[in-house]
Amino acid sequence: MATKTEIRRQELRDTLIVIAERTIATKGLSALRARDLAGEAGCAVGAIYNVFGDLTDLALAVNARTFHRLGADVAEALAGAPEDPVEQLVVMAQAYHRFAAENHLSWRALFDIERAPGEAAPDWYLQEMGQLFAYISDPLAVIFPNREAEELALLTRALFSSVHGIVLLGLDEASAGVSTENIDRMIALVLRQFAANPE
Amino acid sequence: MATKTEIRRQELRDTLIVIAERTIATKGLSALRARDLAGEAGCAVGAIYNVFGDLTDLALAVNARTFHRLGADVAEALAGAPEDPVEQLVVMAQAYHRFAAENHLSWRALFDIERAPGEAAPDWYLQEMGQLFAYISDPLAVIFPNREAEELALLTRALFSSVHGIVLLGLDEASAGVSTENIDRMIALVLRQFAANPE
DNA sequence: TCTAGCATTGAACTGCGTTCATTGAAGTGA
DNA sequence: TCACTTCAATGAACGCAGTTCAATGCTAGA
Repeated sequence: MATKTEIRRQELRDTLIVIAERTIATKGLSALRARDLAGEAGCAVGAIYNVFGDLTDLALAVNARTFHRLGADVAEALAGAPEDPVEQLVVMAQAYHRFAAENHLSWRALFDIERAPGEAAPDWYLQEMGQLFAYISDPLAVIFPNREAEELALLTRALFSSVHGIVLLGLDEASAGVSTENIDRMIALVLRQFAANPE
Repeated sequence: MATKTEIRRQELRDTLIVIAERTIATKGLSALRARDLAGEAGCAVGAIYNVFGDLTDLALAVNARTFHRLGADVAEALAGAPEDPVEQLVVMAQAYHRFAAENHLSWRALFDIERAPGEAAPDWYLQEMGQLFAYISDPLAVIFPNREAEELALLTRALFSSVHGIVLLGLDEASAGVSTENIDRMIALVLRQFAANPE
């Protein structure tokens, strides 16, 4: 029963996501406003709520796409990386940094939507995160062939979090003297030093 | 001219900070509401604006105190730490983790107030941050005696950011299986591995 | 074609931070 | 002590969000 109504709903859904994506990318998550959105989409404010539960749902739909683009960028970087597993980690981390810098507001929106306490992360989030972890885990297993799976999983998560922290605080204080090059240097320093002595 | 008025203003200031501190600690930054605050403090809503420019100013005053407590906790941990510089880093990082876990909402509020783009961080923030960096920098200089000052500064910032990232993402997904012990293990793994091969 | 039912609408509702005309108290000089 | 000036305190009102829902207008099946 793919009726006219359903098609229109789907089109409105897509339109809203595109507009919200542009708004978040250029003005940030906090600039996402129901009335502006309805104005740009040429629909009533109420129509938004026929298609999304609330504005947060819409923002999450945008986040899903952002996260997917991020994953694709990291995968592409990995595909073009050298054989050396340490360099693969560095290249991926710098691709993460590059994505965050070039899509700063969209990237921040990934983490600026607060879930209700206890609520699980959305499925697509866990999915994409798992993919990123897999990219990291493979070279790590080469670097540390003697570690157990559980410890490797912990290392994977720890390294991802470290790079995330370096990029997060680095971009936060981008005006206060932490240049793009220095962020890349910090990433390389931490990863190379980390993998220098695998035992 | 320390008049009655000024004394009352100062008392109201202190009262509001205490109430806001409790609200943020128990319900989070987003639960800070002008009317509730006025109700609890027994003053008019407008009175808040005689004493603070806006609610963000009040939240920043709370953040200053939170950050100070955090710095004191890390300093205390460092004072009780072993001689070994690597262990000093681990102990401090785990104290950071402990503070974040035990003061989760207050700690999150430190990073949840977004500055206008281009605006510099407040003075007390830079001050406390500098103090934390100094705590990290000292053991690092012992571990890496041959590195230049500029590189040590970068390493300091990188390690702080790494630990911050591990704690941030770890506590975020605290419900999703990252236990307190695992966060501590990740911190120790990264720091020990990082410092294992100083050259 | 007609009509029952459902999608769409946007004015209205709620709740927020913030303001400002009004009120009242504090400080001052006679 | 009292009258007067000045400025702090007040809280109703304002503007602006997200969200709702009674009224409206289409859609789809008979």
